[in-house]
Amino acid sequence: MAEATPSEREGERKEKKKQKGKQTMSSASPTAEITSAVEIKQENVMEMLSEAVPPDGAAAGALNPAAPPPPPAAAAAPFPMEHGGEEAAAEQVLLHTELLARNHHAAAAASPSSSSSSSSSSSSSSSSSSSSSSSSQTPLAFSPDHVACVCEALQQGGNLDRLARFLWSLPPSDLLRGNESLMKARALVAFHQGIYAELYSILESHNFDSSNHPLLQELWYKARYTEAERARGRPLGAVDKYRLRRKYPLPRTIWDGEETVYCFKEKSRNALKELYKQNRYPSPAEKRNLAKITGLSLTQVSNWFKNRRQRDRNPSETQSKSESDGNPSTEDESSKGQEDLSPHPLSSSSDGVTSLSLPSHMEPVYMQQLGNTKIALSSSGVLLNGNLVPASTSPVFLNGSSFLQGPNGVILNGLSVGASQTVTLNSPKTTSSVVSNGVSITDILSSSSEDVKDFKLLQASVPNTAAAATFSPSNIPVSFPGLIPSSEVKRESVETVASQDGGSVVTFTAPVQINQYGIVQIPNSGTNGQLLNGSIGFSSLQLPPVSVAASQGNVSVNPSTSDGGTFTSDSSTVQQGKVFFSPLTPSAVVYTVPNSGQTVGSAKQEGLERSLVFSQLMPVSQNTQLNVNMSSENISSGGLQYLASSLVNVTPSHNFSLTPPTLLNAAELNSGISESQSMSSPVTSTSTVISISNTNYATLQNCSLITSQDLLSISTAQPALGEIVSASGDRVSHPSAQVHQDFVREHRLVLQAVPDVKENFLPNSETVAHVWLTPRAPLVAVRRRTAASSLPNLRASPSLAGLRFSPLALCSCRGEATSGAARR
DNA sequence: GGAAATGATTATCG
DNA sequence: CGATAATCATTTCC
Repeated sequence: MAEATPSEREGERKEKKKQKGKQTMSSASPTAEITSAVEIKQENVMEMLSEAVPPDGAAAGALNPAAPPPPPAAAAAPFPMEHGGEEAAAEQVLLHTELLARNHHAAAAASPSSSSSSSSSSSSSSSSSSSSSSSSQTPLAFSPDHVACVCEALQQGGNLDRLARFLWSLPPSDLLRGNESLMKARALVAFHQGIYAELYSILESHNFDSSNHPLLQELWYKARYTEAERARGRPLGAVDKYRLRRKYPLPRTIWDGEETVYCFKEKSRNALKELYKQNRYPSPAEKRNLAKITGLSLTQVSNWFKNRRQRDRNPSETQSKSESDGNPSTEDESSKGQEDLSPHPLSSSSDGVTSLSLPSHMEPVYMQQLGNTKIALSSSGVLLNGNLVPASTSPVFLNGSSFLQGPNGVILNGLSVGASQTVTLNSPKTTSSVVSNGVSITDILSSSSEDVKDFKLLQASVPNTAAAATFSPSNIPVSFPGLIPSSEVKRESVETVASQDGGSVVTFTAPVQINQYGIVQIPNSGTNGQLLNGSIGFSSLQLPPVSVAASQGNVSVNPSTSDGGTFTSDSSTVQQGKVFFSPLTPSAVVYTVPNSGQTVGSAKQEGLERSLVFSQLMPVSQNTQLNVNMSSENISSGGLQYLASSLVNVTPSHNFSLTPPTLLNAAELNSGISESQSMSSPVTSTSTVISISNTNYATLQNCSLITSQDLLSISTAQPALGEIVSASGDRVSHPSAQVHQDFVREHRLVLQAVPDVKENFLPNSETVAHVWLTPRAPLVAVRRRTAASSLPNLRASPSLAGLRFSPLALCSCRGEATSGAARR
């Protein structure tokens, strides 16, 4: 419906239907008796017109001699405009008889007094009739009501020829009276007779009731089409007709001026895209939910998905997408991601500040990307779970689609861009900037604690060169913290993470291994101990095989810096400067919705790879700070909330917070650490943006942004999937405080958030480590508990339906793009 | 006026 | 009833 299906459009549809479904329509024969014609739909009338009355009516003979003969009744002769003789009189008599019969009928049914009305009408009509027809028979004269009644009856009965004769028999005074039915009848007759100039004149000169608009509009356009076809000598195509419609807009007398909206509103489209990225086959419940959110009908939503899938399957037809790999969703997403982003490019200022402007319409936030994107590690980019776009220098991406650009920029959760918000990253001192994705943040901010998210992920970063300045080599930690203690990791199967909000808990069932021990250690003193460039690698992660075997993919990360550190991990292979992550097995992710306490069934994953790799850490340089400025105001819209939530992390008990040295002093660090240890919300007052929790997750958080809640959490350690356990469930808390501290201190990485809305996320030196999460791997899954969304790669279980995340919030956003705008 | 994007409809199949 | 394939219609861009 686009929001408003134009009547013209419907007219076209009907026309089409008539053509294709003529057989079915034939039931409503044009020859239907007049008495029963009252309820005949206008479209039927038109059908009758089109079928029984060739566009080039008999009367149009002069114009179009070749026109087929009119129906039998009209075949006799065109009706001259002048009032004729006997025939007219005869017609009138006939009509009068019919009219009387009808009136009688009506009177009987209606009211006893009808007789009087009929008598009065007949008397009143005497004057007019007498003046007109030559053979006027006074008794045959009609009152305006009678005339109108006869006209309607003939029109609805499809008796155009008789209608024409009737009109022809009427006295000019009646014709000029401007009666709606009469005018409409005249228009019909004019059309029938091919006297288009008169038709247009009639239509333009009288304000018709809206109830007659559809019919008259169709007459208007059909007349235009007919004229054009005659002029061109060939049938018109759909586009030709469209052009004629544009060329000859409907007069306001038969059109309310309401514009046609062909495309869905951008918000609706974004909501659809959002869900599509997550699930190409939404359940009926999801469709209904989406329909509600978007304001579209269920059919439209279904059609949209249908078309979308079809078009994704047949890239050749339309887009250039190549879906050869059979994992269309992936590509699709990636491609979409870019599309989506394209309009909202990030601009990096030379000064290192990157600003994102968020579209007002609120782009969907994609938490996970399915894409097949390859993981390329750029020297200094970080990707989390997404498609990424390599930043020129050292971008960090979280969650995919989004890209960061600009040197050293980091983007978290890129695709989604919050509406109208602008995120600015300032990295005053250095060029690098980090952006956390606007949308998410936004959402998060607005969102309440509800959401849950999951993730898996990874990562650790280590200081690198830049860090070096800050950190002397000597400082470099001996052990690498961060990672998950082996014990815990091994634990396996269930790990629970409780969200701070309390709401959600995410658990990953599958054991995750990070290295054997789950911890990546960087031996320091005794052993090899040096970090390579500060990069940390996790060894392979294992995800419980769910449905698909993950493709193997190793990701190697090359440390940008060539320091030489070494990292040891049992299983993981780390090479110098490179960290490899072994392929992960497929994992299943289960979500629970905190409140409901439900556990979602395992999701099915579309074959994605599930490995996580983190390569280089993010170097944190002292100086660099990234500021993300988000205006709190923007954040808000209710609708968005869920989205936001998705980002909210589930924070495990332990978080690391990394703050740029500059920001934090030792004391602060300590405090921050201590807090993190406390298991309480990761964020310290200092506002750490990103924390890496040792337990099993690395979380990136932005506490301050979200009302003191964490924005993002990236859990590193356990990429594996898990089951979601209730929050109460056992948590794995193992993280040693020490580790954290070590990690923090030693490496001092990272992301910092400014308590306010503005945050600094990552700082960092020029060489920023990258963290990549394989796009495919659902390592990081973020879920919004409120809306039930399915994870991208997963199909949500029906039970979740209610919970799925709905993009809807989007709907609430204000802008509506008109079709044109939306489209392109 | 062609091409492309996009929404809708129809036929068919499981 | 839902999915797919084919096709049509609308709209906009170039």
